[in-house]
Amino acid sequence: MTDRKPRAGQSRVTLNDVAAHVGVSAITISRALNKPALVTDSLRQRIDDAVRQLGYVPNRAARSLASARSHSVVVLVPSLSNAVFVDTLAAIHDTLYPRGYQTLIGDTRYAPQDEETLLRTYLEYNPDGILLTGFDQNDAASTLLRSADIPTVHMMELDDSGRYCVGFSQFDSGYALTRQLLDKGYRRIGFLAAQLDPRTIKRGEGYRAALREAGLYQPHREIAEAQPSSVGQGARLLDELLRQAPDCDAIFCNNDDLALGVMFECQRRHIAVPQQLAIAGFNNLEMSAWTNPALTTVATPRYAIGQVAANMLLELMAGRQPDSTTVDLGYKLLVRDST
Amino acid sequence: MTDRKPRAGQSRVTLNDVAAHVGVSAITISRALNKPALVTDSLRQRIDDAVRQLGYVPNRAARSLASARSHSVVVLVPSLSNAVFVDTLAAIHDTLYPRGYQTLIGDTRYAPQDEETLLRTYLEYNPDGILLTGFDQNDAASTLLRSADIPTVHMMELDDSGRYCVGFSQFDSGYALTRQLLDKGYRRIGFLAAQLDPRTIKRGEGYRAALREAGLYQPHREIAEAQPSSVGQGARLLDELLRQAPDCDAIFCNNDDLALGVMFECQRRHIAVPQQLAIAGFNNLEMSAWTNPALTTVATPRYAIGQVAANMLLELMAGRQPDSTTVDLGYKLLVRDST
DNA sequence: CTGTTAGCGCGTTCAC
DNA sequence: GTGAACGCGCTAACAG
Repeated sequence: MTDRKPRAGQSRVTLNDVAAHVGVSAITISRALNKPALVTDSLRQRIDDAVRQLGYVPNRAARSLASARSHSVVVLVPSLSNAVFVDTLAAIHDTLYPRGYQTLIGDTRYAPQDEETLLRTYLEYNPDGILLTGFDQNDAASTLLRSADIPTVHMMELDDSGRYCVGFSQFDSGYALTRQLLDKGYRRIGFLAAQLDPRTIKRGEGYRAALREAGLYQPHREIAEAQPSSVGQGARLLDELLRQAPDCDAIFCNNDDLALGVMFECQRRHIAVPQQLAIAGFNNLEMSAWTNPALTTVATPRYAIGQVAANMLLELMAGRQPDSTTVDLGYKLLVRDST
Repeated sequence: MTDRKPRAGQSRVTLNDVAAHVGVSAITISRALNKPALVTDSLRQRIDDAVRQLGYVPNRAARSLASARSHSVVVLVPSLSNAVFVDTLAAIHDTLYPRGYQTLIGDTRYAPQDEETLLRTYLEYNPDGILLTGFDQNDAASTLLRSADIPTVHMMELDDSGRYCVGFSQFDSGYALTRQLLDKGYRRIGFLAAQLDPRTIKRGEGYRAALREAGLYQPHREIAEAQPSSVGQGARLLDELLRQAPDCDAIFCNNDDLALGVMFECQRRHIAVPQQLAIAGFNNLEMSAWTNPALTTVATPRYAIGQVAANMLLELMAGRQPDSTTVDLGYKLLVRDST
């Protein structure tokens, strides 16, 4: 029956409508909803009823404007096609949502330029916190971040620059997996990488360091492909590698997708795994436990990374200092039948 | 130098700051940014410079409040671990971002209750449009949608209730794949499903219809598991199926994950594929072309669905009527060596 | 425990 | 082509 027609607006139910309905002031409704403890039980009951009855949905824009807090957290990951990041996102949501934060997901497609664009756009939402993957933001993005001055935690990698981060050492994990292959007696170990992001590159450095230490590093056993990683890519890269280094006795694939592609291609070529060629992957996809043979790989704590990073961010957003600026969650070698 | 300290606020650069810097009024800055044509070239140049120099980032909350348009679109998908939805999301972003819309992604985890919760939360952002997966919203969610009165397009499935939707017939695709197996001469065709979402169920109905038509339907060849689908689940379900129907000559797996698990398990059991047992999947994961044998499956137009749905939403948000309320994008049988 | 006042940053509306 | 006033819906700050 209200006649007021403010603008063309779709006249959503507002706090004032609820207030009028209940017969109290708007601020009381606001409090009942946000800090229920500050309101009488009976009043709160009536308010809750009215909210339900009227179908009131708070307006986040208004809340954000008035309170200078958006209750939103931006998370930028390089890919959604990679189970690693999907699991991390799930952990983040599981951690932040119960605390009243909405997660805004951005997929940078491994492109610093896209990351910058997304960041610029998402900053318009006034996020209370930001979760980033790695440290490879471009200059513009770094400037944006600095001047936005919003609590930020970096995931997946570690460094000692004082930035908050939760992850594990990519270098060490690459080194350890290579070391494991050496310990098993493999001497001509190849390395296959695609999608040359910073973490891939660091794992490659770990591989190189281990082989150099053993006096066994040979550049022609290494192939790095800038194209995205995929099973098909793994098959192609095996072909390429065997052309230039036919005598490899093991291959460290920078992730499980590639490793699976290599394994399937070996089946086609009747190369016995691991007898003629051992295969190791990275990241431990669910599937990797089920192939024949099961794939040796590195389990990375992606869910834990999301949890811990989100909790660290929660601390920062609350204005507290986390116990430590860097959290190393480690990794685990899963030695299975493919090596 | 400004002394005004309005509240505790972090004093971000605002339109007014830019205006002061350039020496014009705030509204002019606003126009220069949103409708550049309405402002002199030289002025616009100066404004752009100032914006860059000051690092001005628009405040979406304020814009949204003042204009009653949020330039945000909410997209709800049941899973991010499924390449299908990830590809659809990519298409949506590719379509909407250039048109000035930010995509807000929600993962419902195949749970209508979670979908309702997410919807409720995301409605607070005042989205200009909504993209949903399927039609299985629960009552509360449907009520929310109705009273929000926001343009909405449903993806993946088709119906004729008048709701806007873009997808393909799940029933038909399940029917067609089964029909194809029948045509190849298979007579004792099993069906494996996990994660019993509505689309899975409809494909199962297609399977049943085709077999009934041929007089070959036998309930004991069908296993439906409510747990999420995975490669490991495929291996387990094969075991279960072979117990109750050891003489199956083909299996229709409701998605490629399951099919891969079945294939790997067959390798372990030395069951020759397709000679002893044919395997078909659904959705065409990248990997499915590379296994041994390559997997017969159904290619679904997931990227196109995202594109077309986003474009339809764009029409609706612009206040126009799309040409048609329903768009059927079809599917394609990919018959490969596993059948 | 509840109400009053004021203002967050921007765009709409109507002037000029 | 540019500007002034006003208000979007909500909450901080202070009263009472």
